[in-house]
Amino acid sequence: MSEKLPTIKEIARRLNISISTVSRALHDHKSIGLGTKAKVQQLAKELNYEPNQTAIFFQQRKTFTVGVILPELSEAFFSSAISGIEDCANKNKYTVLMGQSHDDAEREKQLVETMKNHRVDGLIVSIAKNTASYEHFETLRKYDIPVVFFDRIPNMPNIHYVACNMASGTTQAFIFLRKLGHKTIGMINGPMNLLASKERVEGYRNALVKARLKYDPSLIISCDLTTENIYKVTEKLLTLKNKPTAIIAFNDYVLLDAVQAAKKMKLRINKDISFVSYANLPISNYSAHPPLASVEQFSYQQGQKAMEIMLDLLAKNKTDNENVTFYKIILEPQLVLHTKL
Amino acid sequence: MSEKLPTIKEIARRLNISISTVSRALHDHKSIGLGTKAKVQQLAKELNYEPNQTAIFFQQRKTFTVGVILPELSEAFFSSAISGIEDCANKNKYTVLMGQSHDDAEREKQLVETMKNHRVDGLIVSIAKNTASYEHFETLRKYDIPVVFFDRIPNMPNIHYVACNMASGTTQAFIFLRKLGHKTIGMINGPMNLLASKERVEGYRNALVKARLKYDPSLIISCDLTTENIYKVTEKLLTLKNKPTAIIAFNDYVLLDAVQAAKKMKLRINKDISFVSYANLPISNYSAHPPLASVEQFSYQQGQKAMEIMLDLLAKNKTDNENVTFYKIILEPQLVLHTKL
DNA sequence: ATAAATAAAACAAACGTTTGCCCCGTAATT
DNA sequence: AATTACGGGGCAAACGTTTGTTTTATTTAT
Repeated sequence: MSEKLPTIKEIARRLNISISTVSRALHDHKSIGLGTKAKVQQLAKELNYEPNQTAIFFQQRKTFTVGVILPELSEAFFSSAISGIEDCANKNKYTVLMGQSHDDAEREKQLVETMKNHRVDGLIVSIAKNTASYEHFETLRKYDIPVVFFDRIPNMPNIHYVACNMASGTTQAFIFLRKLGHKTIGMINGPMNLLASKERVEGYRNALVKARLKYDPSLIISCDLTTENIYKVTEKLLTLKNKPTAIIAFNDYVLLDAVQAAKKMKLRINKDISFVSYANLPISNYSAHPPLASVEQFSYQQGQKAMEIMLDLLAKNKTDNENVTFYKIILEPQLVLHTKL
Repeated sequence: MSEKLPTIKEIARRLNISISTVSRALHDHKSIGLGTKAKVQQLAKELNYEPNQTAIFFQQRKTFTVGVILPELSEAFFSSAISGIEDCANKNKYTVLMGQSHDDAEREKQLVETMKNHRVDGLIVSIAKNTASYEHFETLRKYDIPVVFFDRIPNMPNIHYVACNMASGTTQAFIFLRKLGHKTIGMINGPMNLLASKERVEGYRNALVKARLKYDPSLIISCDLTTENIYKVTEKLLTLKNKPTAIIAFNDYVLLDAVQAAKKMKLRINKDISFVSYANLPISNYSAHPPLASVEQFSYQQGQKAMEIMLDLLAKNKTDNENVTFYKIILEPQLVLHTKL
């Protein structure tokens, strides 16, 4: 089937006018007479003309597409974040090119490459948990492709990012547990290459200072977010001489496994050991053992904000005024108490 | 910053050879001498040359991009499916343009439009729960953009799709419950515009026939997948004179709400009322009241298969031999029993 | 009436590639 | 020695648009 798609050329031919006139007429350019404009626009409608975006992308050196690279869509946090990105993008005529790193640094690198080749206008990234080198991002600067990071922020200077203040969230969580009477509070932290992990430690220590407590480093253990490892560190925490009665888990997924580990040790959840975590995902509402509270990180908003920054960057880029100010947007998290259903 | 990106032209200029020679050299074309080839490839490497994909897309009338439209990424079923699509696409040098309909028919329509304009090579779609008219898909035929549907299949003739045999899955679930001693089995079904809903009814009735039981239509109620509605239909089912002792829920999300509704009625889960559902999502493993069993629908595989079909369609398209055979891939689902953790 | 200003539309280059066709020289065939 | 093959490479068109510059025709001002 597929009769050839109508082009601007075809319209010009039929109307016996020049291509440029058609182009300008369709763009409602002032230097085109009203009569011709009308004729052109009508014929365009009749023929069902639609501009060939690939030609425009090529000609304008702009694709109105932003790449999004994140670890795992199956994690509610990220699927929610990408919704925020997508909604904001669509409202502004942008489209989202999506890629999952599956928390693999190598794959992440390759995705950056692919997206660069596809000439995305910009890139929004939440890095893989084991991303250690950042050259692939550095490279993008040479290509003038702006990058905005969110949630999982690399340890790099001069980057744009939006994140949640995990220090503050952790302090809130700690204080909450103290009020409940917990004296010894453990923490299952994430990989230390993530800014968010460092901030958790910071928040934890801030809380200690506020409460005039001494710091016991053994109460904080990092994990690599795998189930086996979570079991291991949970057991380690729960067999400490200075054994915690409450644990702050890195997020709601880590919590799930930590709870299982505790149950395996015959501990009674919310009696022998209590939990608080981060993300406040919907699963918590249906979970057998929801945390007492969860630090809401506003994933949708983070995504949205990241896209807004991107739009701003892309707009500025045109004037190219060597803007050296970097966006560092820190959202304030919120501790959400989970009332038992 | 941004020194101009190197082009094939630039390479030609520096080497004082023609553009076409450079192009062919980079493609390892046989009609180029080994010496020139080597020179070209080396300089390309030195300059960090990368072909401008937008130019290629334009020139080749092909973008190596497939659009994916699905209802909700936050549903594990779909995020898993898109992983299957993405993995398969990436392996074949394709990229995924993503869009969520959020189960809104209007938005779905608009996404189709956007993707068409972006000149995606093909479209993989799982339709919104209330999509009733299909013109936007019909239109794509004129543009020679192949569409592959998965899981949520519209009621249209002559389409490609991959889905899971929900009839068979339902029969399995029914028989499983019968074996457990349940005599009266209810079903919370989905919107009837979905093929999958119809198939569930079919499977339910097949099971009845096998068990030589009479059909009581009041035991099957459709819901629109909203929480309120699920509560309503669950209550309706559980106040029937012919009250079911087991319910087959449309999927694991519906199950969550149905369970809450039952609890609200002071029924004891797995004693007064038992549940079976579909999808076999990970949440079930951590849920307070997991279903006795769940019909695994192999979402990842569905996505993967859909992409494979797409690749095949795109390959065939070149020879354009008016292929009128439509792919109808039916995966066999599998009832997964949930052992209590 | 002539020059100047304006409006309307045409011209043409450019964006970076790919690819069909043509050309030239040298080696192989008769 | 004349013809054919063929390896190696150049020319130029094409893909569909946008946009700076010119051209032409018309109106306004002097």
